Amino acid sequence: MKRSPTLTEQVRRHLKERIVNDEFDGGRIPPETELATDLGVSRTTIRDALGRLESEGAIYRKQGAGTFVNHAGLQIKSRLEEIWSYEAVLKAHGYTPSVRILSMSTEPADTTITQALGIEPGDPVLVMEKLILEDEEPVVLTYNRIPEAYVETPYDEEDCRRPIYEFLQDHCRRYLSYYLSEIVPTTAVGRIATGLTIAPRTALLSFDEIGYDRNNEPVVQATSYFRDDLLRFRLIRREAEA
Amino acid sequence: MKRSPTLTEQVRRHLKERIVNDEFDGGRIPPETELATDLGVSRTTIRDALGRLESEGAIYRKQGAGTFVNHAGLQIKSRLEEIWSYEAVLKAHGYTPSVRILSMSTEPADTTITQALGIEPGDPVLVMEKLILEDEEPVVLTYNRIPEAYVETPYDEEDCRRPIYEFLQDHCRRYLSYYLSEIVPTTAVGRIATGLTIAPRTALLSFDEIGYDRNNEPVVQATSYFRDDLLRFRLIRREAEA
DNA sequence: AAGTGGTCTAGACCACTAT
DNA sequence: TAGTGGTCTAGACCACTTC
Repeated sequence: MKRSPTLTEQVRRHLKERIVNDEFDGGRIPPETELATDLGVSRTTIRDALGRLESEGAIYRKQGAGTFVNHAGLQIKSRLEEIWSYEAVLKAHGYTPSVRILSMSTEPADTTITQALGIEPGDPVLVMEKLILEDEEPVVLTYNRIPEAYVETPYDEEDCRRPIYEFLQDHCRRYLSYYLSEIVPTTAVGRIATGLTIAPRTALLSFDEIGYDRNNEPVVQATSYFRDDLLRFRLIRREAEA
Repeated sequence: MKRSPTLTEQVRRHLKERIVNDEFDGGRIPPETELATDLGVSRTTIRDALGRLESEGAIYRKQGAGTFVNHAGLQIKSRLEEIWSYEAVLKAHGYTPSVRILSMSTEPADTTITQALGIEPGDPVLVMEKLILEDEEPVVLTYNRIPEAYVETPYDEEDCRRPIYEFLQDHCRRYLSYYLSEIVPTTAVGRIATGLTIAPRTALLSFDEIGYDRNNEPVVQATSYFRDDLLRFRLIRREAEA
C-alpha cells in the first residue's frame, strides 16, 4: 500500500466499504489479528482504523466477544463534529447543492466580532452572506466574517462561492484547523425567514462559531441558519471516560 | 502508577491538571519524549493522553513545532459528544442541580417508540418525566421511555431521580453504551413552556435520542428540552480526515 | 541541521466473553 | 479454557517547523 492517505485511513476506508456492502457474515467483523495478517499491517493500524469506525458509528466492539457492524449507526450520514462545509453535508444527504451569494461587503467590526477575532472596534471586516440551495430550495444561510487585513489577494464573487476554508487558504494563506461552535435555537425573523423562505417565527437551529487556524489564531467568525425540515443534525454521544 | 483507571487516563488527568493550573511556561507543553521519560511511561501512552486532550480542546499540536495550551478551547465546560447525565453538565457549569420527578407512568407504546425500541405497539412503556433545576429554576426537562419488560426489580421515585444509566444498571441489568441523538429546534408550548417556566413560543433546543446498551440493543428513548438562557451547548468541529 | 510531532511495527500481557 | 478486544512498551522512520 502507498502512503498518503495514511495506512490507517486506507484500512478504514477498505473496511468501511466492506461494511456498507454487507460483506461480513452475520455482521461479525473478523478478529483484529486476522485482519492484520490478511491486510499485511500491524494490529495497531487495524485498531486505529476500527477505532475511527467505532467513533463514527459504523461498528461496535465488545471486549472478549468481537467486533460487529452497527446497523443503527450506519444511518448517520454526517456527524456534527466532522462537518467541514455545508455543501459536503448536503451531498452526504444525497443532494446536489448550489450556492448563491446574497451579498459581499466590508463593514466596521462591532464588539461581538472584535472579541471573537481579536481585532479593534471599527476595523474593516469582510462579510459574506451565502445561501446554499438544493433545487432552488434554500437549506442553509451562512454569514462568514473575516478581518479585511487578512485578505492578501483580490477576490471576486466566484471565490466567495467556494467553501470558506478554501477562501482562507487561497486569499489569506491561513489554514482552518477547527471550529469552536455554539448551538443556538432561534426563530426565523426578517432576512432569515425571507432568505430561507420559511414562515416567520418558525423554530430553527443556528450555529455561532469561530474558526481557528493551525496557529490557533481566530480567522473567521460564522453564523449559520438551517432549514430544520430539510436538514437534521445527528451525533453519537458516549461516556467521557471509563 | 496503579491500574484502573488506565495509565493513559492517569496521564491525561495529570497533564490536564497542570494545564488548568497554568504550570507550562508560555503555554508550551514539553516534547512527548521528555514527558515519557519524566512520567516513566512510553511515548505511545503520552500520545494517547495528548490526543484526548486535543480532542477535548485543552491543547493543540503543530507538527514539527510543539504542543501548546489552547486557552480558547479550555473555556468549554462540557462537550456535547460526551454528555452523559444532565446533572453532570450542570455541575460542570458550576451549578448544584436538583431533580424533581414530574410524573412516572406506564403507557402503551405508540408507533414512534416501537420503531425506536424495537417493541410491539401497545407494549407497556415506563415513562419518567423529570425536571432538573438549579436553585428552583428549571433548566432541563426530560422524558425517558423504557420498555416495562426490561424492568426486573421494583423501583420507587427515588430510583427515578437518579441518572437514567444508573436506573438501567440497577433495575434492568442493562449497561448504556452510547446515545444516537438528533438535535431538534422547537418552540415552547403547553407543558414544556410551563414546566420550564418560559414564555410560550420561546425558541429552544431539544434532543431526540435513543440509548443503546453494550449489545447494541436500544434500551431507552429520550426527549429533552433545554432552557437556552441557562444552558448553551458547545462543541469542537474538525475536518473528518486528512 | 536539530528538534518536534505523525505514522507504523512487533510483541507482551491483561480483562472479558463465550462455551 | 480458548479466543477476543484493551492496554502498554520500545523502537524505527517520516514530515514538518524552526533556526
